[in-house]
Amino acid sequence: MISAESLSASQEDYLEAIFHISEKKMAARAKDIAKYLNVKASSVTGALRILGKHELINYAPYDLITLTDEGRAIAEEIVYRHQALEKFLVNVLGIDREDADAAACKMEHHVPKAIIERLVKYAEYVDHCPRGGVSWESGFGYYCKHGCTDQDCERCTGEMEIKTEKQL
Amino acid sequence: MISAESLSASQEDYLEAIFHISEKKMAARAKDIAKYLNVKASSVTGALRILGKHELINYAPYDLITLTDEGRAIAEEIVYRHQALEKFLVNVLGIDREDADAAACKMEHHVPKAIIERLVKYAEYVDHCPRGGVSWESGFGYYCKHGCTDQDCERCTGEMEIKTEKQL
DNA sequence: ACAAAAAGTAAGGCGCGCCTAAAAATATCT
DNA sequence: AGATATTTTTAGGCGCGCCTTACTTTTTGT
Repeated sequence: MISAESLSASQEDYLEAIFHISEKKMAARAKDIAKYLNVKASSVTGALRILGKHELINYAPYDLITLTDEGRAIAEEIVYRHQALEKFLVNVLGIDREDADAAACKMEHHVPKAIIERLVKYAEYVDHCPRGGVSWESGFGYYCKHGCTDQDCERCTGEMEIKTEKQL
Repeated sequence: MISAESLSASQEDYLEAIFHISEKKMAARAKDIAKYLNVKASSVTGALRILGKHELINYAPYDLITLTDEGRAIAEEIVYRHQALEKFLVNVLGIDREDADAAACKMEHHVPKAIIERLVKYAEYVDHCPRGGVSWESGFGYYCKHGCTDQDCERCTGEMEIKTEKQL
């Protein structure tokens, strides 16, 4: 029994790739995985053997590759993280979908579960109650482009910035 | 000339450690760095040689370790990313400072610059114009604990969730 | 000054994850 | 079926980043 925490980032990528490929083709081939991950086919074999050893995939040489129940559960968890991150980046921060996807790929292995959950809550809040939340559409996008245009805003005198102590 | 992008996560950690240690002691010793990064002193030597070769630190065997101007600039960029992330996690998402710091450590090497900048903007917006933004204090924290309590909220019938297509 | 302690360095090893080149298994075509 | 093309696996190598062990340099105490 392997917990999702003990997988390396690379192994998570393989699991995620297998999951996505399996959605469309019933089973994944090594070649597909290699193409999906921009990796050589020979690199895939080793990864598959490890995932097989952990019983996350059904793997036998020259045979079809499928996820075990446990593997699928973990893969879904990973995909969930990716989607949650991407959704947050797009809906809240206003990042382009394409950039958000790329960023999510980089980040997904390194954001603690607790943070993901909080961030889902936040996106949900923004999406659910637009009158209270700040999405890109409801104010933040405008602020991003034009800054604070509220004449009466008492903060506009004392600007706040994040600076390193010794920064010039 | 080395750009900040070409440094490995590990090298960034070393640079960051040297920066923080130098803030308090004028110069860093290998032992301090080892302790700071929970790494053996012998592992430090190799890293220092690489950073020295890239002219990010002034390094000579048995001598004091200081940052070059370029090294300091990059270190400040790294620290900035860490602080920006942490601030966002705390002020916007309401994560405990301690957890936020740990999370920032894990994430800081993997969040694209453009995302960091957007996220700084967002935190700034929330902090700057609390009447418009949603910080932990101004509504989101309450929502997190109690959910949407607006009786008239027309969204509360059609719940939205992030789900994998095949998820049970 | 000189032995003892502390700090730093060198050499060699290990795991991970990728690569290339070549061999083996499988699929396809006539 | 037999030749050919495709896919997969094996074998061996490389870089990174960490480790341990042993050695050298510097600092410290008397």
